[in-house]
Amino acid sequence: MEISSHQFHLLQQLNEQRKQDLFCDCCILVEGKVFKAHRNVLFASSGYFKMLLSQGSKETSQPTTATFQAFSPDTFTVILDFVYSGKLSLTGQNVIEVMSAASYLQMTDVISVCKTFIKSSLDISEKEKDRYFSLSDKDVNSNGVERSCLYGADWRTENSPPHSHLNPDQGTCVMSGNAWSNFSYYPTSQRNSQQQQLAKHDQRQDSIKKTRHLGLQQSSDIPHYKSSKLEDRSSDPTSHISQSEEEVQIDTEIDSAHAGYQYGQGSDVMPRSLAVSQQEHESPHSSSKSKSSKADEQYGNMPSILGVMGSWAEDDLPRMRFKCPFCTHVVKRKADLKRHLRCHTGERPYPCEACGKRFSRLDHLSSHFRTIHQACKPICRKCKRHVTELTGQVVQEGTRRYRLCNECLAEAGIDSIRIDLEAEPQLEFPQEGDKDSRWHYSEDNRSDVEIVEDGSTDLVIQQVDDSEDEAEEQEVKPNIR
DNA sequence: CTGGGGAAGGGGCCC
DNA sequence: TGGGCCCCTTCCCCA
Repeated sequence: MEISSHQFHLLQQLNEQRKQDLFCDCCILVEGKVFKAHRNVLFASSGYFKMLLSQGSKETSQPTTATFQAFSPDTFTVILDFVYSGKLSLTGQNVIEVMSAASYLQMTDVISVCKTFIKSSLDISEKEKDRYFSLSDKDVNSNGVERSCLYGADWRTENSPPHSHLNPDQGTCVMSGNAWSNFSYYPTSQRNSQQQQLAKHDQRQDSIKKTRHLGLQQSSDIPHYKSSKLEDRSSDPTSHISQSEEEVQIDTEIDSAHAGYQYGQGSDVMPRSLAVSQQEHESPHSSSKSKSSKADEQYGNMPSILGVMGSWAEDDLPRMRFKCPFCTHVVKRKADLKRHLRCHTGERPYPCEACGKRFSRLDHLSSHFRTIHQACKPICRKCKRHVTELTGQVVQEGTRRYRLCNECLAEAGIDSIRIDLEAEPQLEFPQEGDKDSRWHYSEDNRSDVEIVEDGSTDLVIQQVDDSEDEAEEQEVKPNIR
C-alpha cells in the first residue's frame, strides 16, 4: 500500500530542516550569500551537484562548500526552493536567469519548465496581440503587469483534477498538479501527451511558415524556435521514440554541440567562477582524465551547461560571456543576448506603421522604413541612375515608395504628376516607449494622398526633394500616426 | 534553371 | 542599456 502524501511530507520535513539549519552538510556561496542545504538532496536534484558530490564523496566528514557567481542569489533561491518544495516561482523577469542557472546546475526538469513558460508567454502575447488587433485598443497592452507563474509539482494532487487559475488583475497564475495545459511540467514518464501537444503546436508553426510565400504577414508574428533542435525533434509526429530515449538522444545531441563547454575541454570557456573546497578549487568539469571519463560515462546524457558563462582572458582576468540558453551562441554583452533571444522567442516588438510588418529590432524597422516607405535611396529603381529632385520623383506603389528618374517615369507614362506633400500626413517614427503601442495604418490618412493609378499598378508619384537631408527626413512619411 | 538584386535578419561594436 | 551603424549571410523574386 502506498501513501501518496509521504513524499510530500518527507520533502516538507527536509525543507523545514534546511530552514532551521538542521543537519545541513553543504554550504553554497552565491555572490557572497550563503545557502545551507543537504548534500543528499542536492545530489538527487542536480546533475551538477551529483557530479560534484560524487567526486568529493570520499571526504564526507567535512561539510561541502560550493561557490557560484554565474547566477544571482535570488535566482539560486528560486532553484533551491524548487529543490525543497517542488514549486518553481517563475516570472517573466527571472525565467531566463533561472533557466541559465538550471542549465548550469543540470536540472533538466527546471529547464523544461522554463522553456514551457517562455513558450506559453509567447502564446499569451500572441493572443494579446490578436486581441489588440481585433479591438484596435491601445490600452489592451500588457500595461507592464508582470506575469508570474508558480510551478508546483504537487504530489498530493497527482490523482486529483487539475486546477489552475489566472488572476488577471495581478497578472499572476498559480498552477499545480500534473495537468496544466500551458505551463505544465510532467515527470519524464508522463510527458508523452505534452509532447504531442507540442508537436501539434509546432505543426501549426510549420504550416504558418509555409504560408510565408503567400505573402501573409503572420509568419513574422508567430514565434518559432528555429534554432531549437529540441522543438524540431518534438515536432515530429511520426516519431515513435519513447520519451526517455528521446531525451537521451536530445541531450547527447546537445552535448556534442557543447562538448567544449561541458567538461572544460575548451580552455577559453569555463564557468565564470567555481570554487569547491573539497575539490581544491577544481571544477568538476576539469578533473583528471580518469575522473572525466568516469563522469562522461555516468553523466553523458545530462544536458550541457548553458546560460551565463565566463571565460578567462590571457591576462587571467575573467571576461564575461553570455551564453544563449537556446543555442550555442555566446555574446559579450547582456544586451546582445537579449537581442539575440528575440530570434528564438520570435518577439517582434517593432511594427511598421505603414505596412504592418513587424521587426525584432528597431534598426531593422528603421532600415525597412527608409528603404521601403521613404524612398531614401536617391537612385532610380528602374535604370539605377542617381536622381535628384530635378531629375526624378518618388513613386508610391501601395505602401512602397521608390524613386524613378523622369525618363523612366515618362516611359511608364506617369510623368508630370505630382503629389502635394504638404497635404500628406507626416509619419512619426516610433519613439521609445512606443514599441508596445500598435501603430495603425490609417485608411483615412491614406485618402489624403493624391493617388494616381496607371492602370496596371497602383502608383503614386511624389515630388522629390533632394536638396537637403532634413527635407528628405520630413519627406514622405505616409499614412502613419 | 540560374544568376543578380533587393530585402530581411543576425552579429559586432560604438556612442 | 538602448539606439544605431556597419557588415555579412540568407532568402526571395525576377529576368
